[in-house]
Amino acid sequence: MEKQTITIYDVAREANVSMATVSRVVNGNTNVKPATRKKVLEVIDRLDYRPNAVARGLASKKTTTVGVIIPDMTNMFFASLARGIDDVAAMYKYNIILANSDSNGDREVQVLNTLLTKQVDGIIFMGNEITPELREEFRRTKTPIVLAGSIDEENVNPSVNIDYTAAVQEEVKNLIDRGNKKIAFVCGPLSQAINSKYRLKGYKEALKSAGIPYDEKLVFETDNSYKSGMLLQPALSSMGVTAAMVSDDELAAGIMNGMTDAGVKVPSEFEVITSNDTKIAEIVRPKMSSITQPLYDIGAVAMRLLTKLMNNEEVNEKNVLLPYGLMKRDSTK
Amino acid sequence: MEKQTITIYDVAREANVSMATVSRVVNGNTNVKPATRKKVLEVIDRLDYRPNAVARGLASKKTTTVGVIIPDMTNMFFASLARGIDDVAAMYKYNIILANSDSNGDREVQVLNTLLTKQVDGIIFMGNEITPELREEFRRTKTPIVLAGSIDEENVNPSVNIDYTAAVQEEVKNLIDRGNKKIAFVCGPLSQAINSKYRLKGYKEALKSAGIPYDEKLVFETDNSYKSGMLLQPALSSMGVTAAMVSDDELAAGIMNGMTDAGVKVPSEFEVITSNDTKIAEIVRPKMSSITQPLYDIGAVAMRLLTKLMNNEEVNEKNVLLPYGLMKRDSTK
DNA sequence: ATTAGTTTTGAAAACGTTTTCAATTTGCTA
DNA sequence: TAGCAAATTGAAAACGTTTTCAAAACTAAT
Repeated sequence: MEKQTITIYDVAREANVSMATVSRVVNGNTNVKPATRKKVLEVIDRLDYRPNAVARGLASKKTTTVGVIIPDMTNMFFASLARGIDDVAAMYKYNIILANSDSNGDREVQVLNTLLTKQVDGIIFMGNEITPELREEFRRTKTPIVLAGSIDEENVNPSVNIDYTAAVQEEVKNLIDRGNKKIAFVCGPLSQAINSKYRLKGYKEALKSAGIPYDEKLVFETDNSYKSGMLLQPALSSMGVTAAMVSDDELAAGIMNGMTDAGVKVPSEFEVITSNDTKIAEIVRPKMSSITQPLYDIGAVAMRLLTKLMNNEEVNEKNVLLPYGLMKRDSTK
Repeated sequence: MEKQTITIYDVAREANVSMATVSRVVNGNTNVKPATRKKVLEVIDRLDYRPNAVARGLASKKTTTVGVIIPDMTNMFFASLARGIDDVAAMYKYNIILANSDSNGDREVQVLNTLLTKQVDGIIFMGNEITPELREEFRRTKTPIVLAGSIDEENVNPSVNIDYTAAVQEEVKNLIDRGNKKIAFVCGPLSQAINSKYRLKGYKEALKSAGIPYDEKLVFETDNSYKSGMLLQPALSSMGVTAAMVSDDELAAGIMNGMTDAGVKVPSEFEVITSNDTKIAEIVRPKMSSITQPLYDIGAVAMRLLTKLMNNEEVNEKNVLLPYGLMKRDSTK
C-alpha cells in the first residue's frame, strides 16, 4: 500500500524499449519511429506514468521554475506585476516560486540564496533598494536576473520600468500650470533610488522650469502606507500646500481621505495625483488622477525578457522603458 | 570559464572525510564529532559550497516546496490569504510555487498536475468550485491538500474557513432589525457552494426567522467584479431594495459607488455590508461595514495544518472554522 | 546482394544528494 | 588492559531522469 511510483524504467520494460527511447517520446524528440512512439504512448497512458520533474531537473540542469522576489504580494502594485509575470511564465511552461521580502535587505539575500539553491532557471526581482550585499549576490550568480518595476541605480541588471522622471515632471508641470504654487512631493523611502533619483528629479525639474524655488520642506518621506497618508493632513494643510504628487496609490488614498475627513475639498481645495493606477485609484472617491503604468505588462515584459536570457538569446535592449500615460480623474481640477 | 559547481564530493575530498559525513554536517545531524564538524564547516565556507536542492529532493523525496493554487493573486482577498500562507511556509522553511488558475476548472487540473510532477510536498488550494475532474485528481494523489478560504461541499479535504452561514445570517438579521424589508443578496457564481449552500443559507435563515418571505428576485448572481457592482444600481433601485448583503469587497465597492454616483445616499437610503474586510473596505468612502475574516490567519492556519499533514502528525480537527466578526463602519446605519 | 548513408535504438554514465549498513574508533568499566 | 557498548565514520546503493556514443536496423542506389 506504499507509494508505488511508476518510473520511466517501468514504461521501458512494458513497452520493450530502452529508457532512452521513452525519454525521447516524453520529450517530443522527433527521432523515434512512429510505431515505437505509439507503443510507448500507450504504455504511458496505461500505467499513468508521470515524469518526475525533480529527477529531470537534476539530469538536465533545468527546472522550468523561476524565482520571483516581491516586497509584498498584498500590495496591488506588485501583485499586478506578479500577475503579468505568472501569466507569461505559464505561457512558456515555467512555474514561479514567489517569495515575499518585505523589502528587507537581509531577507532578500536569504531568499535569493534559497532560490539559487533550488536551481531556479532565472529570477525576477522587485524591490527598490538594492543593498551592496544583495548587489554582490546578483553579481556572483550566473543565473539571469531581471528587475521589474524596480530601479537599480547602478543599472547592471536588465530591467523593465517606465520613465518615472518624465512622468512626474509632466504631472507636476500640469499642477503648476493650473496655478498651484505649493506642491508637495510625497513618496516612499528616499533611500530608494526610484524616489530620490528619479521621481524627485522630475519634481525638481518641473519646478525649475516654472521658476519655482525648490523647498525641501515640501518633500514628505513616508513608508507608502495608507495610514501614513491619513496622518499627513495637518502637516500639509498647515503649510498651505494645495496639491500633492504622490508615489503610491494606497498612500495617496490615505492623503485624500485624510483631507476629505478634515473637511478639505478634493480637488477644489487640494489636488492629488498618484503614480501607479492600481484598482484603488478607480475605487476611491473622488477617483484619483494618476500616472498610468502598464503594470501587468511590466511584469509580462520582464518575464518575457527573462525567458530570452534563460535561452541565451540575444536581447537588444536590456533596460526597457514602457510607455506611461496620464489619467485625468476626479482628484485634480 | 564554465559554471564550475562545487559539489558535496569536492567538500568531502578537501576535508578528508566521506560524502556521508559532509551530508551529516550540512543537515545538522548530531552524530558527528565536533572536531570533524568544524573541519567540514571550514571547507564548506572556504569553497563556498551550496547544496543542490534538486539533487537533495531526488534523494530524499522531499522538496520543501508547496504548491499554492490561487484564483487570482490580484484579488485582495486571496492575496491576503496567500501572504499568510507564505509567511508560515517561510517559517517552516518551505517555499511556495504560486499558480493563478482564474478559477478555471481545466486550468486547475492542469496546474495541480504540474505541481505534483514537480514533487511538491503539499498543496494549498483556493477556489470555490471543485469540478468532478479536479476532485478526482485530489483523490488520486497521496500529496496532502488543504483548502484555504474555500468550500468543498463534499468536505473530504482538510480546510480552513469561517462560518459563512452564521456570519451572513447575523448581518442580515441586523439589517432586518434596522427596518430593512427588501434586502438584496449579491454574490458571485451560484455554482460555488460557498455562495449557494452557505451564504445564501444564512440569508434565507435570517429572513425566515423574521418572517420575511424569500424572494428569488432579490438574489443577484455576479462575477464578483467591481464593474458588475457598478452596473447593479438601476436594478437594485427599481426594485425598491434598501440594503445589500454582498459577498465580495470589490463587488460591494462597485455597488456602493454605483449608488452614490446615482445620487442614492449610503447608508441613509441604502445600506451595504460586505464580506471580506480587505483593505478596500477601509479605503472606500463611506467605509464599508463588513463581516471580518482573519484573512491572513486563514492562510497561515491552512499552511500550518499542511505542515502537520506533510509531517504525518495527527490533526484533530480537519475542517477548521476560525472566528469571524462584524465590523460596523459607515455603510450601515 | 552489397554498400553507403540514414534513422532508430540502447547501454551506461552522468546529475548531486541522502541513506543504509557495516566497519571502525572511542570511551568506560571492571 | 581486556572487553563491550556507544559514537563516529565511510562505501556504495539508491533516487528517476537526460544524454552521449556507438551499435543496429533500415533505405536506396548500384
